[in-house]
Amino acid sequence: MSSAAILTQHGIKPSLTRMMIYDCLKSSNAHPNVEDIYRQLVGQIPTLSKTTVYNTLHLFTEKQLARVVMLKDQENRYDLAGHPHAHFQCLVCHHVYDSEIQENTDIPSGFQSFKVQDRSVLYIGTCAYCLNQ
Amino acid sequence: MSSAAILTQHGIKPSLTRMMIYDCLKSSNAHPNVEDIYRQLVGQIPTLSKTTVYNTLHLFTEKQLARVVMLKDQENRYDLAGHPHAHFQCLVCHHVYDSEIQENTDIPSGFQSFKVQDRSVLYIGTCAYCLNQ
DNA sequence: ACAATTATTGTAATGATTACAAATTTATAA
DNA sequence: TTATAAATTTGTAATCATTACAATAATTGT
Repeated sequence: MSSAAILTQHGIKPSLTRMMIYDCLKSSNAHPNVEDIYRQLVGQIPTLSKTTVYNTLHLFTEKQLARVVMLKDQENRYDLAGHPHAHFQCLVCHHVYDSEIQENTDIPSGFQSFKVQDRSVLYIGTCAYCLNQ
Repeated sequence: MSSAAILTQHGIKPSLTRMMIYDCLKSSNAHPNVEDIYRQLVGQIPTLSKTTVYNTLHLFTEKQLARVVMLKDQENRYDLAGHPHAHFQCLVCHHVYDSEIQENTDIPSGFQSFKVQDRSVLYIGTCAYCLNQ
């Protein structure tokens, strides 16, 4: 499906800027932050403002098209929503790995009566590469 | 066990300030941030500096006595380590709930060869109270 | 007591994010 | 089309948590 159609489907008017930010998220699997996205696009959109990137990502997360990846970082990183996965952050090289999340949707006992809209699972440790250094 | 003994056990010299910050974390189940801790203690330790709170919490997490609770907030919140639990953050009232984590230690397939040192599980949605409003 | 190490403090800098108003673009109606 | 409104994008300035760093104070070992 086209990027425009996906934005429309989420109730977002598909302006060119928004489509390009969406495509940027789609093509990256590196959990880019605002700076990353801005730098990647400013060559093609010379008038791009970082505020626009912030606005757009807020809109995307509000409309559940993207989600914030919470890492042991000081800045927010972004992901396309839809295929929830767990993240592993290596304390040595700081690289972030993805893995399918087991659809073990057991909600912890304390949260049974709550309406769960999203879940974030982060593992922290040392990756295989750094273990062998 | 005394606070002093616990700090010592974690390789932390039990200064008065450190013990009080530890006690503060222990007595609170509200995942306090640096500001919270500072405000709670500055009445008793008038010379307390916020930098000391930062330093101490860094030390605690480095020595695995405390851990950072990652929430959809812009600031770090802290917890005593030891009894890992999942968190639920309500999007409406912003309250944070705890629940025992199921010791379902299945590591996602992609991370089998990694050394996992910590795990953070966060549910996001609407709590029972806000659902009934 | 003295020197060395460690702990604590205060100020200034950093850096991500937000607030907000101006400018631009797009949609709507006369 | 032209005018008017609405939505989008932009730029600057402010906010706020965190960090850097040097100075001070306290503690430890000799």
